[in-house]
Amino acid sequence: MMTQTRRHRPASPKQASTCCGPIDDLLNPELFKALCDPTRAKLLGCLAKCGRACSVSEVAECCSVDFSVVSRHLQLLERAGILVSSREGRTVSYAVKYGHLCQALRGLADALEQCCPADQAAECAGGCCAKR
Amino acid sequence: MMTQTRRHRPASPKQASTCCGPIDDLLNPELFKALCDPTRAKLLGCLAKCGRACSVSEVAECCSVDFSVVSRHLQLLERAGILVSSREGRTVSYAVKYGHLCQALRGLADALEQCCPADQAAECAGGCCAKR
DNA sequence: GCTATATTTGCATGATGACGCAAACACGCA
DNA sequence: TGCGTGTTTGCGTCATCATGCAAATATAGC
Repeated sequence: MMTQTRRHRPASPKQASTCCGPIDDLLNPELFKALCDPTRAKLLGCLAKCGRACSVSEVAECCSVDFSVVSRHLQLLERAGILVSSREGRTVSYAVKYGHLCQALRGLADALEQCCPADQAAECAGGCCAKR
Repeated sequence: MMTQTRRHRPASPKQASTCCGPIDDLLNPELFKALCDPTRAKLLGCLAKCGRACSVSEVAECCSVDFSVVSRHLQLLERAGILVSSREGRTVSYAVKYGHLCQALRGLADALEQCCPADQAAECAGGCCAKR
């Protein structure tokens, strides 16, 4: 399997499929599977805005779905590496792994930018250090 | 509906659910729904690495699924704002909207960082200008 | 118009997933 | 040990979705 470099670009999608770059690992369906459900997105949003570890009961209050459903969603988000759980007595709390999630998102953006042809690079660059 | 600021943080997830911040729009399930399928992820990866507009037939060669399936996946990715299509004669080509996708990903990362409590900010910051 | 090529659409099927309810489990406390 | 609270798990159901095949559509060239 070839490795893609900025200079060496595959001529066709077929060739690209045998040419592995950083984007292949970062375009991880498991992560996005966790984010693609509206209920989970809402739960994650509430947890993120809250900025601290919250118990399952607390989180369930921000959503109209059943308690058990919330529990399952939080488990799934944890398995995806988005949340981390901690237990204290009978209470289980979940907190956002900000760092991990930010890195995954920025990593993918960076990898895309690497692939982006020069003539479109301007619109792609979003970082504060983006070159004009 | 209240607007979240860095200073004013919701005390509970329930309160957070009535408190809208930038993360609410950026945590868009539609975008992630498009990225959560392994076949679509592969197609997008190939298109991205290729760095140019590719016809449906070309893209189909990098994947073992049926032709019609590829066509449908590409349509879905376009509706999600990830690809853009152009027609030339009987050939339809799709290209990655690098800029749009990068902005969506970085925007979400930035919004998460905004939510991230100060004591975790270091691990969250991933930009080249990140403050230590 | 006719034909070949490129793509899309209709339809059936099998798999996956979200959901609610009830039961089970874990733990603190009397 | 028994009870109450917080959470997880088992299970059935309904909806969504990925897939392949066949038919339909669009377009270029004869």
